[in-house]
Amino acid sequence: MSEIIELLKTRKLKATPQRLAILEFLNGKTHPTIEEIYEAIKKGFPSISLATIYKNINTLKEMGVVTELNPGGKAKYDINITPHFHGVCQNCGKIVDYFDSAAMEKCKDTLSEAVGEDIKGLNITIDIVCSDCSK
Amino acid sequence: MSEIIELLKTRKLKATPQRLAILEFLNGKTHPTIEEIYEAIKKGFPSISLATIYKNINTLKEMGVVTELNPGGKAKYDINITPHFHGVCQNCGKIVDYFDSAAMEKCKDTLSEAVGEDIKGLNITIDIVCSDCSK
DNA sequence: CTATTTGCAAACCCTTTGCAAAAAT
DNA sequence: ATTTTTGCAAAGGGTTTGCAAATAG
Repeated sequence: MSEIIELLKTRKLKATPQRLAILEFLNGKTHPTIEEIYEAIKKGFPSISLATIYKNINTLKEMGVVTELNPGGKAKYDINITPHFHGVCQNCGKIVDYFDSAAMEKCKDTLSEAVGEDIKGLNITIDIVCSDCSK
Repeated sequence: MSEIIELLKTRKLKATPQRLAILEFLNGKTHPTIEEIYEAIKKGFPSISLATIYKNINTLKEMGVVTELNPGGKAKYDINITPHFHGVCQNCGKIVDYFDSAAMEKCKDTLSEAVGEDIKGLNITIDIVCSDCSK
């Protein structure tokens, strides 16, 4: 987290309590929607507005601190820096992280060879039924 | 295409000229947005409404004939039945298809092993700079 | 003839914008 | 003191809905 505050400083962005609360909440790695962030932050800052969430998320996207995922057209936000891939539960829509970077590299190699082109980045999403839903 | 008309029949959906035109246009495999579909169909059906495009795309999604892609939060539609993966141009946003199913299988195996779970489906997107943009 | 579909307009999201007051550096 | 950020309300853009008229089966 503190490295993110450093990042804020170098970009001349102010470390407001609202912004820090959003970052802290995102760090919980729950891939929340805007609405979910809003509801969560409102507990500590009852007067916060949705516009503030949107503005912060947009600046964080521009900074590269946050990634937007759009499974099924619904925007969800991910603060992960570590390379990973996602599982989307076909039943409840939840996103699950998988951190096997060796597997990702292997896929990247396979795909590079297949397309014969330089791959700038790789997004892998697998359709799953999450452990909660398969009960 | 004719197998799709069969599919319409079995689902008791009517083969209206507008619907057929949309299917034919999607078959061009250009991953259009709703607006692009609308503009294209309007050439043949000047009085068609956007709502008709939306309604048709939604029923086609439910039928599984069409897949919705959301690169960067923009909905685009894909009629492909053949397994394939996508490249998204980081410069112009265009989607490129790659039909190497052997590579996809290989990735699927790699990932199955990594997650130790049953994978229902696999979505692979690679970030690229397309041939037009790299000129 | 009956059920679906179309096209229009209104309604409904979700997201962005403009601006004055508040807060951070 | 300067510049950014907040919070509000209004505006904007994309998508869905309700309904009467038209059309497919």
